[in-house]
Amino acid sequence: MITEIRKAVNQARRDRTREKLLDAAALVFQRKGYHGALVSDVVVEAGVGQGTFYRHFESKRELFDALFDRVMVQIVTEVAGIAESLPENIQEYREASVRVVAASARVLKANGGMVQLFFTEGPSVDAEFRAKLESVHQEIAAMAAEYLRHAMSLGFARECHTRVISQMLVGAGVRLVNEYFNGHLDDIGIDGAVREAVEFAFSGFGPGSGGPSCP
Amino acid sequence: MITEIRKAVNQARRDRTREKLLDAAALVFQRKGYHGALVSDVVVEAGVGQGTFYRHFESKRELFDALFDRVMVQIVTEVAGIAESLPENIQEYREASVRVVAASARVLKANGGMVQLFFTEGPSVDAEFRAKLESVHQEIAAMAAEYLRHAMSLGFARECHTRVISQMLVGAGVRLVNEYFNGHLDDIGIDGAVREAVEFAFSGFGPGSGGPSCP
Amino acid sequence: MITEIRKAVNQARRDRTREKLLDAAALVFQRKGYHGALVSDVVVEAGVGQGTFYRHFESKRELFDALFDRVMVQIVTEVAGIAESLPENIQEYREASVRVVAASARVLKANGGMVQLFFTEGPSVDAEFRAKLESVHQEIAAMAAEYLRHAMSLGFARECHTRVISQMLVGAGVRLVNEYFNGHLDDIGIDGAVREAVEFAFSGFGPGSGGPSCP
Amino acid sequence: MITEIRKAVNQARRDRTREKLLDAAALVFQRKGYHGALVSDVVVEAGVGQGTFYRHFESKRELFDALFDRVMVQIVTEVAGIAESLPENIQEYREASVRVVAASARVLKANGGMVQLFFTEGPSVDAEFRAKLESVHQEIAAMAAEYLRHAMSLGFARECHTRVISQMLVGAGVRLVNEYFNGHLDDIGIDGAVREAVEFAFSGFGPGSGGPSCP
DNA sequence: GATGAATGAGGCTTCATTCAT
DNA sequence: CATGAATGAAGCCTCATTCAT
Repeated sequence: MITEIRKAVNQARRDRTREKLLDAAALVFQRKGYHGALVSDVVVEAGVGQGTFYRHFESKRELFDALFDRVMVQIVTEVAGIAESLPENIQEYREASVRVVAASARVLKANGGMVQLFFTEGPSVDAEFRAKLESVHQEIAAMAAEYLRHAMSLGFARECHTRVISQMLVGAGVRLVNEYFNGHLDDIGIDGAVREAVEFAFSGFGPGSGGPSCP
Repeated sequence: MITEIRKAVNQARRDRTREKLLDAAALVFQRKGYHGALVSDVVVEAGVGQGTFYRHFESKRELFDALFDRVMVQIVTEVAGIAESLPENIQEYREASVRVVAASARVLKANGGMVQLFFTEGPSVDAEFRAKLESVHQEIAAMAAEYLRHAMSLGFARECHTRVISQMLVGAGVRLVNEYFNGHLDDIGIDGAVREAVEFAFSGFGPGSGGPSCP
Repeated sequence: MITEIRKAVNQARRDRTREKLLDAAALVFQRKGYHGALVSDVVVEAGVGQGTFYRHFESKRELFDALFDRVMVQIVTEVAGIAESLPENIQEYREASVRVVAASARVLKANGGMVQLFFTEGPSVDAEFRAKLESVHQEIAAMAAEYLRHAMSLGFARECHTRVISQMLVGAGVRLVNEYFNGHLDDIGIDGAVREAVEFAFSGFGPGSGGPSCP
Repeated sequence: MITEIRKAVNQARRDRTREKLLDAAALVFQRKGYHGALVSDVVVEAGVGQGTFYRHFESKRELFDALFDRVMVQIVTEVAGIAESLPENIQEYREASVRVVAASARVLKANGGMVQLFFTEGPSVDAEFRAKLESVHQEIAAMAAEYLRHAMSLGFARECHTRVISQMLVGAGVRLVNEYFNGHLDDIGIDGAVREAVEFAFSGFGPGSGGPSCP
């Protein structure tokens, strides 16, 4: 009985230490990058002993993975919460898209440092992590493709090569998030930028012939 | 007199060695990434002594810079050679855009490994290189913005926020190059992909004029 | 509580390792000189790992400094312990000088290898160490000058240029210590040499009073 | 015939290069010390190619030796030129000693940088050079001893342990030269210092009983 | 003979990881 | 379990010397 409680308390302390290490890692990796960050930096930042680190993580590499997983879970959870059923009218459909994209952008901005970290440092970690990152890319592209197909089935999108277009959407989105995070879009603001982006996605930059403006 | 010849011969030898090192570096960096690549790997690949390396480059970091510069000069030269005067008719304008973009894409594909290298490894090298890379990004975006403004002035593009759109174009383009390089677009081919991309850029994915949305 | 003990134990371990390194350094520096000594020699001699060295000293240079300090403290402590109040009669004064000098010489002899080391290798280490060494020289000279002035005030020394004479005394002393350490004075012995030296210091080598020069 | 002239010209050129290298070495060794001086520093200073160095000297070590020999020859020649027959009267004997010593000191001062170099860097070069240096010391000491014995035979010096005293004289002299070179004796001047030194050597610092001041 | 490019053995130092307490 | 001292395998870089021209 008492042993049970003891166990739980110990587990809680363990978990807290692990969290401290992850928090410290987030800071240190952002400050110095994956290769520049030392395990010793992390433990100092976390305020634990060097040996303690290896009771929680097998290696620096695993720590990076663990951090990635934590951030991903966080972001996916938050984005999943945004869900909004898209209406059946193309104009409202556009507006709803704007809202969903803007909300997602806000989530990314909130986790901006981490997102930036994984996108800049991740590819240089090793082939495995590169693959992990690429699969995230592909998953998002798949979601975009799915969304496109859905729009097409409703007549809100023209027939197009969804694989190419979805990749472009992802690339454009990632780039915008990056620009936004770097403060280059502060003047127009998140909503303005998203509105422009969605407009572009639906209509391109061509002059259009009536397009959305048709009565 | 004889000294002149001697000097020239020496310089030629030096240059040859330097080229060997740069070629070797290109290979090794692609194989192992910036952080994984050892100076010793490079010299072995180049078939020169370890000390020779340091007669040509101060450090691995400087080598990376030199390689980047060499590749940049190469690519810029090639892309600059593509120049094609865009016609005054919107349909031909589109077609010309397709040709220019496809040709550029081919150049990038030809230097694909290096481009990939700099975009994946570059950001993790250090703040300085990150800035260098970012400035390349911004220059390309500036070119895209210029192109957009030109199109707008001819009535081939609608009024739009060129800063946002140009960044999106760059992001979309980079992503496509990456996909293409990874073989994910082999089925559609470079020309097909570029045609889709340009189509998307001009018209978006929304239903075109006369489409189902405007009865 | 337990942490206190832990800390003390750790510190003790650290200190022991540091001492091992210093002892090893003393040996190795004497065997191979400063420039010839390798950090790897020291760690092998100390029986610790290469990395351990750098947990205790920043570099070979710092190790040399630390060793110097340790030896200096040792010598200064021992010499300080010799103190003997010099009597008021010139003959006894001379005898007392002999005893003090001989005792000091014995201390130096005991640390002979180290003294020799610092005097032969020190000047070639760098400007900073050279300055350190020079200041030791000057301090000893200052002590000698002080001693001279004291003697003068008692009428045991003639009026003389204390700065010049004290420097000469130091130079003569250093040279004798060196000779002694090299075994060139073994026949006469430390006491004999010191007696000669003190005699010379008080009276020079000229013919004494009543000598042939004053009829 | 012509071949003879050609040979002589070549030899002259060779010799000039060798001298340039030795001059450069003198500068560089003084600036950076033996261990800090690079062969490349020397050749740059001499304005010749790296390979040229090895046509004149087998190694950096041999260069140091050659430099030492050149300086030694120079100094010995100059000092030998000072010769002055010491008179038969003790007072004049003292004065003559002062003149000889002062002249020698001037020669040393003139070659001060080199003397300093060999005394500070020499001992750390290797055992062989250390021995060379020590033998110079011993030779000077032997000269001093010889001088002492000569004085004793004339009744100008008391019976004393010439080996100990001569070593002391050498040590005191070296120290004074060093002090002088470092500018610490500029106020009293070379002649003043030598006069004090000789006075001390003859009479010590003791009060003396009449000594030189006897009427 | 003079040159300077090339060499490579070796030294210093770092830092992820292990281990004794 | 937590700790931090110790480890040692690598890596980077230097520089006296060699060698091709």
